[in-house]
Amino acid sequence: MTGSQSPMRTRFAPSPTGALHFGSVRTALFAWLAARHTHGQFILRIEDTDQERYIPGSEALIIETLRWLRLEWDEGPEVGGQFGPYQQSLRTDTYRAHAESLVASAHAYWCTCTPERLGAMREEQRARSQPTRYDRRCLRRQEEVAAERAAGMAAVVRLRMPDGRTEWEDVIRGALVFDNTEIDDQVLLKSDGFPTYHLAVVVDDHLMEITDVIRADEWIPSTPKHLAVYAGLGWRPPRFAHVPAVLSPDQHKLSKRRGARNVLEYGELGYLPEAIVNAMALLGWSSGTEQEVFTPAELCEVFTLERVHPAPAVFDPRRLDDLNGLHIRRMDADALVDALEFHLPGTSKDVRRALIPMLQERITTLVDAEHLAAPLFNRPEPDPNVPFPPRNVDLATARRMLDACIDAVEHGGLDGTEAVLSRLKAEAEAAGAKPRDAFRVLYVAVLGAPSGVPLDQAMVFLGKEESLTRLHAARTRLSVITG
RNA sequence: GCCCGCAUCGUCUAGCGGUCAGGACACCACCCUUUCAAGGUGGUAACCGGGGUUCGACUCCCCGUGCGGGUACCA
Repeated sequence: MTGSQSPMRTRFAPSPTGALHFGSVRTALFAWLAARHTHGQFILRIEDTDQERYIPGSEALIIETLRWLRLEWDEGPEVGGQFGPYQQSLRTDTYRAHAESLVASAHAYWCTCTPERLGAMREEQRARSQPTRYDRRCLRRQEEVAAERAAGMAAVVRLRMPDGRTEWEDVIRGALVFDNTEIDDQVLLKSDGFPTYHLAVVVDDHLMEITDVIRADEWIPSTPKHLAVYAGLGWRPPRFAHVPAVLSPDQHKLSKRRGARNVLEYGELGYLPEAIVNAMALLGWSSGTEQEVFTPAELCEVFTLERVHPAPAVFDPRRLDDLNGLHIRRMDADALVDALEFHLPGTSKDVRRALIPMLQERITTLVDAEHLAAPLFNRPEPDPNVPFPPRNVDLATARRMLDACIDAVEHGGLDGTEAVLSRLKAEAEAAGAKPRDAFRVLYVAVLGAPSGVPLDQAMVFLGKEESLTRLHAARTRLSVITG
């Protein structure tokens, strides 16, 4: 099924500027899926060439996030690989050498213009409704520049953007064309000796033998620069797939600045990694069939970049809720017992196993389990906000239901809950009440709320003694009421 | 300012010249039912606007509008 495509080497190359959010992880997921689909390799590379924006600890955070989601990388930090190192800050000599090679072949040049001059230049261009581009002043005075550099003046290496047009076939968007006169002579090597993204990304992708560059569509306008670097170095460029942005419900692009949530937080909120993967895959991608629920393995099987929709997508958390519930219901009991360990702290495996039949089909997130199971661990206090007797149930019926339940449990026990339930149902009907209403009395009595896990299973879990204690307490509450 | 990208129900999407425009989430109703869920059935809801091309446009082209992005010695 996947044999027709040659193996792809893809990479995810985040900069360590903070935690990963849905947008960035979705890009990583697409790259991972494309590699897995073709039985190729997925590489993780840290793009830490900007010392000013570096945030300590974020590399560890990125690694933890990817591991939690099971997006395992074949090469990269902590796992190594033959093309390392996989942190750009450790590769500065390589970039410098390539920058100098580009200068030597006249595809790039040194520039000593100050930031002040550059700013003034752009301001002027803007005032004249011109595109803002470097005016190539230093290109015309290379001997002076050489002297200035020799004298210790700060200098950068700029790409000499060739004339003509740049075209490429984007895997997701098809033919893309740029007029090179619109493209700036990009700085490739900063005066601090570090490369810019534009140099490092090309050098690394080539040296690491990346076949398909999968990245956010904000990179489309600078792709011509990258293609020019490939050409200048005499390299064959990879394929490009520019994936659309993920938007928040207010239609804005997800970003750290706007408070996009750290993906790891979703784990604490009770979401399963496989549900998150499923939800992210559906943001911008569809299988073309009517299947919507996928395991990660199924996604690897059917995912192709060609089926990624080019429009930006709004992330709807309700969809994630739905998928999370569906994945929880599909889990086998043992897996759920393990997944619940974090959210039902202090419980034994056996206790959690006993809880599964009550919880599995009625929780959306794992944290829901905590709330649903709470009355099974701690006897609920009467809550003034919970009407008792419940609405639509008169006092006489409520008393009658409780008496019947107490009698059934005392004499019949909890071994045959079927019998208990049918007796209670008959009792409700005899009292002229709908079972729907009458049973709420018992739910409030046993669980402290008019709804919750199934009554019979709850009582079995609590045991005969505790069940009777709660039923009697409720009966007493009713006795005090006059009427 | 200049450049680029995108455009189907509220949201995610299918569609690749002729369809009653399909599915999912959410919402509503009903069924099932010991509560709540889950599950089942049904329903409300969309082709941004204007020009072309064509026997025929959601689909192809142009313009506009809207949204997003780029325009750094940030990625």
